[in-house]
Amino acid sequence: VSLELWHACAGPLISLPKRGSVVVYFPQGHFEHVSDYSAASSAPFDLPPHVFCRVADVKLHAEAASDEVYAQVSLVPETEQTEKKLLEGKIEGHGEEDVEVAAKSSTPHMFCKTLTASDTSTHGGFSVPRRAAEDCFPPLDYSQQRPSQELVAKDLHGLEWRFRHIYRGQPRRHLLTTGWSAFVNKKKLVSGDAVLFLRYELTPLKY
Amino acid sequence: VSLELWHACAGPLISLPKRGSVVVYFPQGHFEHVSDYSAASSAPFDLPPHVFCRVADVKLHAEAASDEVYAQVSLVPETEQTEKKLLEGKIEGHGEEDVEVAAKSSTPHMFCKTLTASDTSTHGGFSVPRRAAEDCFPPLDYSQQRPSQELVAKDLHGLEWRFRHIYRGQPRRHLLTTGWSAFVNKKKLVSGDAVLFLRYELTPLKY
DNA sequence: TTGTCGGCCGATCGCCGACAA
DNA sequence: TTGTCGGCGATCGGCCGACAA
Repeated sequence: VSLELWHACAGPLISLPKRGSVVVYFPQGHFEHVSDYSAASSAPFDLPPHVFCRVADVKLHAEAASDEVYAQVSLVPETEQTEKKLLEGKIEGHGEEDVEVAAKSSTPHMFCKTLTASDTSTHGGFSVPRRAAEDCFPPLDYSQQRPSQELVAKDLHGLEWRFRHIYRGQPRRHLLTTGWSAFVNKKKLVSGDAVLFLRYELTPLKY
Repeated sequence: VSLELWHACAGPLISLPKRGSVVVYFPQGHFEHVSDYSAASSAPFDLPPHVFCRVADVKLHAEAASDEVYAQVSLVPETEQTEKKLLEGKIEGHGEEDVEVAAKSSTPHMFCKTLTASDTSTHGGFSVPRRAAEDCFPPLDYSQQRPSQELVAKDLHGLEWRFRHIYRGQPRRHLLTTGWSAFVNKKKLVSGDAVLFLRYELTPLKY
C-alpha cells in the first residue's frame, strides 16, 4: 500500500503514532467501538481506564471490497516502573510526531472529484476537470487534432488500471474513455462517490 | 427459509436433533472444526471429552453470498444429576428423531441438474430435462404451436425469480429463457454448479 | 468550464431451429 | 433426449460533438 495514497485517502486529520513511541491506550473506548454497544453498556471485565503502551508496529491497510483505509497499530503494555518514569519525564516517549514527516518533501499533485450521474452512467466516460488534468496527468501533444494517451494507475492494493485520456469536443475538454467503465463496475462506484488521483504513482480509487 | 428446500439442499444424510431433545456434545471436535487447527494442535483450555446437553433451539440458515445451507443448534448443558439419570435410563431423552418427520407426508416433486456450458453461457437459456419439466412444472397447453408460461420461484432467502418456460424446437424440448441469465449472473453460477427445483414452493438455487 | 443529451456504430445478448451425440 | 452451434434481431455500451447551465 502506497504511503502517500493511504494518507490522501485518510485525510489531513489522521495522524499515526511512530513505531517505538509511547502512547496512552483507552481500553474502554476501544471496547465500545468494536463491540458496537452503547456507551451505557458495561464492559465484560474490569478495565483499567488507560494503559501506557509502546507502539510495536504500525501497518497500513485497505479493505479488499470497499477500499476503505484503516491502520493496524500493535501495542505492547509498558511495565508499571517504566510508566512511572514516563509520568515523571525521566524517559523520552518520542511524543506525537507522525510517521510520515520524512515523506513531506515530495508533496505529490493530486485531485479529488465527486462523481456525477454522467461519470457513472454506461452512456459515456469520465469528465476530467481541466485543472486536474493539467496538474496530474502527463502533458498531451496539443498540436494533434484529438490528442490522447494511455494512463496507467494503481489502486490501494497495487492493482493496475488503464485509461484512455483524450482531449476533444467543442469546447475542448479532458475525458477518460476506454477503461473507465470497467473501473466503475469493479469498484461498484455510484453517483456521489469520489475518486482520488495521485501523481507519479498516478492512482485512482474509490473513496 | 423453507423447511423442505433446506433439507433438499442439505441432502438425505443430514438429520437434525429435535428441539427439547438431549444430545451429546463433543467440544474437542467442535474446537478443531471452527479453529481450523490440525488435530495435533492442542485446545486452549482443558475441555471435557463430552457434555450432555438439552437442545434449546434449532435454526435453519443459508449463506447470503453462496446459498450454502447450515443449521444453528443452541445447546444448554444438563446438570450432573440429570446426566446421571439419563445414563441410567431414568429420564426420556427423546432420542434421535428428526424434527421433520411430520412433514414427510407431503413429499414434494423436485429435480436437480448439473449445469452445462450451454446452460451458463450468455448465448442461450437453460435446457430443462424432459422428466423434470413434466414432474415439477405446471403443465403447458400443448395445442399451441409454442406453448409457454411464466414460472415464479423463490430461493432460500425467499427472493423471487421469474423465468419464461417454453416448449419448442425440433425435436421439441423444454427451455428456460428470459430471466435465466439474470439468475446465473446474480448467483454467480458456472458450469459444473447444480440447480435444484422444488415443486409448489417451486424453488431453484445454487447448490 | 463541464454535465447531460442525441446521434451513431459496433459488440454483445439472447431467442430461434438445425444438427448430432 | 439434450448439448452445442450458426443465424439473426434487439438491446446495450461507449465514443463523438452539440448545447446549455
